[in-house]
Amino acid sequence: MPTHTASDLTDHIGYWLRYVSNHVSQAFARKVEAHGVTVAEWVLMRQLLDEKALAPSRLAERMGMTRGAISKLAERLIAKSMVVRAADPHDGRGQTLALTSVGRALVPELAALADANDAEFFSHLAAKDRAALQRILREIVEKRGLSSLPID
Amino acid sequence: MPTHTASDLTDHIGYWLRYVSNHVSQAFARKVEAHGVTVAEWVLMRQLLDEKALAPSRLAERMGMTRGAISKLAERLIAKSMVVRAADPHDGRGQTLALTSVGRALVPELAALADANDAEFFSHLAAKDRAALQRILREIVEKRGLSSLPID
DNA sequence: TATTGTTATACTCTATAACTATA
DNA sequence: TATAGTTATAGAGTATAACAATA
Repeated sequence: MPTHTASDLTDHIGYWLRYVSNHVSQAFARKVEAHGVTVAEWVLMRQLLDEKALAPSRLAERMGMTRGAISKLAERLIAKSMVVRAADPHDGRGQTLALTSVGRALVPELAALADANDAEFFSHLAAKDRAALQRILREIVEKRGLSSLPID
Repeated sequence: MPTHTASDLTDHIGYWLRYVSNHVSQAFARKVEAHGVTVAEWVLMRQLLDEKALAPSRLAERMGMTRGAISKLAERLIAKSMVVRAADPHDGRGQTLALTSVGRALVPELAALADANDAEFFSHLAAKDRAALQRILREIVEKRGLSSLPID
């Protein structure tokens, strides 16, 4: 019997996931920083592209973050003139976030960088593996119902 | 032609990778926090389990972090009495990091939590998919030579 | 009372850069 | 000069909790 029986760290899928994800995200961060935005900011902006305007709480749900975190993120994007905040006409408590024309114009450029980044890390995979990777990740999100991570 | 042609955010594997990885890591963070350690601290400790002692720069390479980051991480672990620092007898500049008996005893407990966390997120996958996921992630690390992310 | 947001506070994670002590 | 480490600084990313306004 060995002195310790800790399973090998590298047996954990979570370990590899974190390792690869960190590298991919950091590489992407370098690409977009020239445009003055961060990865999280990009994700928020991309969410807004499909909607005219969206409530912070809606964004929090979709992005799996707390409302406070979204507030802070939105704050930065507003300071950068990428996003505007407006009162919800139907609910006095509500606010809505929307892309400015500047922000909207930037999204395709950032999307191109995201494409490039994905290619950099995943294009060398066999097409089958690439498809499998995406399918499996989506499956985890669905089956595990990942979206309500924050307790808030 | 549509007004904008930004590819769908969810077409990016990097997006899903980050999404899932964040959830998995955060869930794991909650599990280990009762033991007073963080995810990054756990990874460092796990690295030390296989070695009697390791130089900070060696850890930096393996963990894909800068030496400064390792210093700070080690500092916290030392404060928690999980790790000890000693001078390298062969090189006056060198230091080595090693687990204390307390730290060593904790590793298996944390490993069990890592097992549980992995099970929580990946056990529902078909065995084939689980194996594929791990294989593909490792392949990305190998082929893309991920390990020298930090410029330093 | 419950909900929407914001703000205040606090940490971790990580980088970059400057600095110290050897080699 | 080059290398190993540390320290100082800074900012992103988040969370929790307290608070304000409205429902």
